Amino acid sequence: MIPVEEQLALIKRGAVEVIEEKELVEKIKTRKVLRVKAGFDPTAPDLHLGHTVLIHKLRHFQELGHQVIFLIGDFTGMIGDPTGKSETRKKLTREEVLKNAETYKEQIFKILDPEKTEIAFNSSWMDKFSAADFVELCSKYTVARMMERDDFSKRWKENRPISIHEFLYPLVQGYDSVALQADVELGGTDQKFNLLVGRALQREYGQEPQVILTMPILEGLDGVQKMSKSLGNYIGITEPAKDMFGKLMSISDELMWRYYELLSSKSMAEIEKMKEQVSKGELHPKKCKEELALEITTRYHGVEAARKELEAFNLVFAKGNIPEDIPVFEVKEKKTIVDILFESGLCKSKGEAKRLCIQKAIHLPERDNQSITAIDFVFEPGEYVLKVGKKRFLKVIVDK
RNA sequence: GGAGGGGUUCCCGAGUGGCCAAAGGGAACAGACUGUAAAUCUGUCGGCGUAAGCCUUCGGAGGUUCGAAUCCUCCCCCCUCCA
Repeated sequence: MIPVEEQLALIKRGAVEVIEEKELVEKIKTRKVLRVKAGFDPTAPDLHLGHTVLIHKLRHFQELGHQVIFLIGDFTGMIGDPTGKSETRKKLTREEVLKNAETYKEQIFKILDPEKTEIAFNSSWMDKFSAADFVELCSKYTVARMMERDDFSKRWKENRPISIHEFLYPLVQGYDSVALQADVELGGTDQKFNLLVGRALQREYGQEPQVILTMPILEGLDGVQKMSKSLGNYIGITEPAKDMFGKLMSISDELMWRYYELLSSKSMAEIEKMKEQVSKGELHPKKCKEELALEITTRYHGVEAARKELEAFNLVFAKGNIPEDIPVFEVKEKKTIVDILFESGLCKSKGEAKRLCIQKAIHLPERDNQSITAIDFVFEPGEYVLKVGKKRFLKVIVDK
């Protein structure tokens, strides 16, 4: 049995807040298997590294012997977590939900232990909820307390609309904890309010309130906004090793430390040490980034694939080699460089292709890296590798 | 139900008859510098065209005009206040 102190340390690693820590300690001391819940969006089964912050934390609980409940909010998805957009969303069909659940499984079991993971859908109890049940649920919480939610109070002050149904989201999410008899619920810091409602409702329904654990929101590749698919600043966990590695290498140094803190399994002491060495100039930040990219890519693709990408990355970008698998475009008749760039799909329009030529972005790395600047340039028969900008490549095969 | 304010190019946002493919900012892309980092500087940033120019775009449909993102009519959508 691991000492309580150690268990607590693992749970608290990287966490922003534990409410209440005392209660958590008590729960741990009972030695019972805790039911640890975290909710996910049913419409977006593509997990990215931002989600893994939470999933790794779930994993920590499993390592301590607890049961994880991966809750798919297929009912709450219909309401949509309040953002000021008042429309309710279409309910997904049963098939869609199940399909997304399958996708989730494939992804989360790269991190979680299936033996200790239960997948739940909140529609399974919410669909049976009667209007009377709903009235009862609503009676358990007050408008004043609801208005404590930052998002609501802000909109209220600014005279912006708040739809009634938006109140239902925190209520239903909270009720999920009642239905699941959750001991612990995890969520991003942005979920704090909803998580707290869960505690309040559990009390109302005569249960011991869950402990809540909030995790930081991971910034996306831009380093500013949160990682999300719709912002396009994400690294998906099913992405090919190459893309994953490349994207990690493109983050800023500042962001790299953040990723270390939230995604690496290195201890904070090790991370602090690296940081110090970098600031003293003893360690090149690029080395640190490579290590980070290697660690994360290894997690999803294995050591071998990750090592290969590290090597390939340095060959291509540090030494200027040509990557192995680049798209090929065959030219049967006379075509100008602009036509080739456009028709191969490398450029969205001929205008873009022309601009790139004029901007000296088209190079022939095999031929002293000379650039093609004439927009009406035509290749002699043969094979050519084109480098467009920094990262786009194309192999052109000219027949005659 | 009444009064008012809006819908502009990827996003924000200026423009209120021609000089508007539409200011400015952001994002993005390219070049320089580098470590495919950041910062900075430079350039590009609807489509076709070597170009002149042509075509498409300012919520939708019509209309006025030599000419409309800008004016008129109808419609759709969003927001605020009053009830």
